Amino acid sequence: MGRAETLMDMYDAMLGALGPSHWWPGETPLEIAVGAVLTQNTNWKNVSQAIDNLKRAGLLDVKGLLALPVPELEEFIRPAGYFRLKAGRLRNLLAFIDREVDGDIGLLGDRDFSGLREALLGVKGIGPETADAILCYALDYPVFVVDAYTARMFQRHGLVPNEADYHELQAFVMDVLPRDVALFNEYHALIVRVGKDWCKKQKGLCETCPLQPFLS
DNA sequence: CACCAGGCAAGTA
DNA sequence: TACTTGCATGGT
Repeated sequence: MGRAETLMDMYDAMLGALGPSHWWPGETPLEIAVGAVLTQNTNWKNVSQAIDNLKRAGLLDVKGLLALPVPELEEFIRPAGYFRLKAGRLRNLLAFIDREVDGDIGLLGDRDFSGLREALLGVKGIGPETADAILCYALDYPVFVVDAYTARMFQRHGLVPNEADYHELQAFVMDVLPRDVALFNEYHALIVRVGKDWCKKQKGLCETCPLQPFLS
């Protein structure tokens, strides 16, 4: 059985067990991009509170957020943790959006993929996962987002070497599956959902995991 | 109590 | 280049 078939069988198993994910949680490209920064190494539940704070204050707006004094921004996003760090990272991203497309993040979707990805990676605080999450979930580029769960899952199933880096994990999927934004969107979402419920860092409840049949 | 959560950058040797 | 550490809150 080839890699593409295996990956699609795993996808079907997860989708069949859990149903569609409807990711990313977030109503606008900007909300998704902000969430992508805030969720770095952080539980989504905490991020959700931070985003609610910004929403209720009517601040989910590039220029509005940039005009906000940093200490106030920090208070709004405090529940998401690393709030000083993330206030800076958010401002770096917002300044980028303001500079490139005058604050209209949707316009980034017209850009050449590779150039835009490189530009995002040039923003301090935006690494490969955050860049790809923004590209896939906010801007609809067909890119597969890799995260800690992805590495853990593929490693535990013996599909990739334990030392595989971000790009290798991403290529493992993208080299063999059709470049379909809906597919990559759902695939990453399913991996996170399965990871959260069955594949914690230390404990794994493999007996009831939808991917249990795929364990060698 | 320990450990984890949808990372990333800076520091050290 | 290859590790290590700081960043911070909230939940299990």
